[in-house]
Amino acid sequence: MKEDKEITIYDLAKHLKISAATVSRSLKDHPGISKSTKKKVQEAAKEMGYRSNNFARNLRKQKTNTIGVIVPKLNSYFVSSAIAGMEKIANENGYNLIISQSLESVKKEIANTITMFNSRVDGLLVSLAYDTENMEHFDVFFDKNIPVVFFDRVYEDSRSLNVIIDNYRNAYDITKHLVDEGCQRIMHIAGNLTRNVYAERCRGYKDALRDAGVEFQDELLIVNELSEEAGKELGKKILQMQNKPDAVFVANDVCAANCMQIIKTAGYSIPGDIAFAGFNNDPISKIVEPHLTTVNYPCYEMGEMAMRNLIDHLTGDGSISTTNKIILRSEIVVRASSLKGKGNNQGLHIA
Amino acid sequence: MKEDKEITIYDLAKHLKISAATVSRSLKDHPGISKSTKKKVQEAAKEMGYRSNNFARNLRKQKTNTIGVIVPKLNSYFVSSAIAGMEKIANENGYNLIISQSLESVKKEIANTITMFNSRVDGLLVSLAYDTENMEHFDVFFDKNIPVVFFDRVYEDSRSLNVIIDNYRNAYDITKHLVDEGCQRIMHIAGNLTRNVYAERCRGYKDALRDAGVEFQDELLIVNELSEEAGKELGKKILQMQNKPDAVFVANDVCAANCMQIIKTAGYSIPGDIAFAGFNNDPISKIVEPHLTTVNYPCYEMGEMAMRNLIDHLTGDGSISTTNKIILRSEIVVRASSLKGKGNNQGLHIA
DNA sequence: TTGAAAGCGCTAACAC
DNA sequence: GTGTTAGCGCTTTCAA
Repeated sequence: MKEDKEITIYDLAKHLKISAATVSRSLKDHPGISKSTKKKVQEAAKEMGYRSNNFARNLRKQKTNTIGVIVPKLNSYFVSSAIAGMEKIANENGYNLIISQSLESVKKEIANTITMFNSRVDGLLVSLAYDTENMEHFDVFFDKNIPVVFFDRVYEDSRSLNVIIDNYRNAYDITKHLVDEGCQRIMHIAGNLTRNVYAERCRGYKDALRDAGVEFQDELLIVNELSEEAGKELGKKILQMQNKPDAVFVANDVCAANCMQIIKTAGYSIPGDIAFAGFNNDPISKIVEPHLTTVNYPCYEMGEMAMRNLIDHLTGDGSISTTNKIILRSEIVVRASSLKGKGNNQGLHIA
Repeated sequence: MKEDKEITIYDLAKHLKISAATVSRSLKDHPGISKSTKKKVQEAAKEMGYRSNNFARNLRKQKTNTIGVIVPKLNSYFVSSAIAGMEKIANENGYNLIISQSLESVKKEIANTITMFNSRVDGLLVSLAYDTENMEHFDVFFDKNIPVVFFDRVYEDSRSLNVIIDNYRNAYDITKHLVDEGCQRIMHIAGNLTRNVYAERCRGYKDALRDAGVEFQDELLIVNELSEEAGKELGKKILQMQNKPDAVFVANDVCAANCMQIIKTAGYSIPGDIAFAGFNNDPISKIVEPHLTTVNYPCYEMGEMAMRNLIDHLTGDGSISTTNKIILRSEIVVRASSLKGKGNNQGLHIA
């Protein structure tokens, strides 16, 4: 029970008058050590307050049991949910998580990548920063065959696994839904179009318009940061438009909800004057009034899935080289913000 | 540029025909190594693709440059914001973060504590699980003088630093504000009362009532999980009360907002029939209608502050034994949900 | 079934 | 300014 100085396997060995090797093997439940010796060692370990030293172990084994996670920003509904899912799986499998945020800057993302690399993570889970355009900083991982799994904001690369949802399909469905509700001037608010998620959503939006015979208009496509503030700005901008849209499809709920507030405060009715749709199914979407039509994004499950696959790969149960892309089920959730009352909701799930 | 085998300082040493010690010192920018040697080493390191090995370093230095963080649940506005603040400071100071969640269960909290201990974290940051009542699992840290900083949900102990807000004062102010608005039957929804945060808020509520000459009534105090679902349950419960409250002060915004929805949907006016107040200044509080009166909780700053103090302690710049408690500024934010229109807002900040 | 010994990569006390 | 040397605590051949 003494806790003053760190107990090592040598202390145990000396105490029990056996070798350190035997202690090590007993502790690991190595076959080929007699039951009685194992028991003796394990008891002594407990009694003397022995704690295994991970560094010595890692140094020796060249393996860390640690997974690195790099996200754009920790404090968002999507990211915190995804990380919660990851932590659960990692924890269940005896892996530690080291987490860092790029704060949406490539520069910091690169720095974090290096830190992770030096920390010798066994694998890496990444959702890219807003402005990352070049992937060279992951090459060191690929070169060393350290598995990298991208989720949500991904990079198409044969050397890594991507875990995503069908952004294109969901955006297509939402846009089609708005058209079906009678909207013709549908605005789309996207994030940086070099990021897959926003590019795909935008493509879905455009294709749905095309298929519905609605002409795409450049002035109805806006790119912003999708933040609270951006939502408010957007609201003001819409109020200033002489030829207002009759629907707004925003690539995330936070931005949509904040925009709605401005529009409502100015006296416009939603969805009467302008219908709204968002993306993510953030809790905020069920609080804002009218409740926001959105896409139910399985954040937590995505975190679980990404981590599970990474660990399976690490333990040899699966291979990232065989699976290259995992697409999670997600679907649109129609709520009042987009229902113009034509009773025409195409059998979609109403929540 | 070769990435096949790990380059060590010995490889560099051999390549440059100097000793490993000199390489090590050059890399650390040790004073007492000639500029030219340093430069030579650093260039060679870059060229040969050298990466420092943290395990060897940690093993040698008996220090990990890693901080452990244990939180109840990663996916909440408060926690994710706090962690974002922590990560920022840790990152700036060259520390890694390993994060785990107790999922509100002591049992998992204890397991996580052990993992952190075995991972030899330099320090620990903890916000306690919902049902933690016994602190023995932190004794190993105290015994080894590994600093533990509690934040938000804390444990009063002379051996650790607590970073908190003045929950009592804020709750007192909110309750007084409700009384000033003319409310007399003020309900309070608390979390587990063995947790300091909820106990203090409850105490503030009771004292404010007492000071205002309003009698405390047991039936108006409810303890629940403060979740979305709990908010909805609460709403239903209130609807069933024959003698309804004229105000509801909930210990968190998520629960409050969800409760409000139910109440509103049933046709009651807020704040006309029932005023509402929450706690945290969650983004949801500015979206729900009417906007929710709440307490502006500096989540991000709390994370920064907790981490900064822990690191200062680690580097000897400050001492946890001298500072035992840090109370961050927080204040109530009055919004429409509690303004009964008596124009009596006591000079409080209106947002 | 166990032990001896080497070494993972790095740092720091001590030399010179 | 730089080199020598001895570990940090553990795992794992190889040998017995």
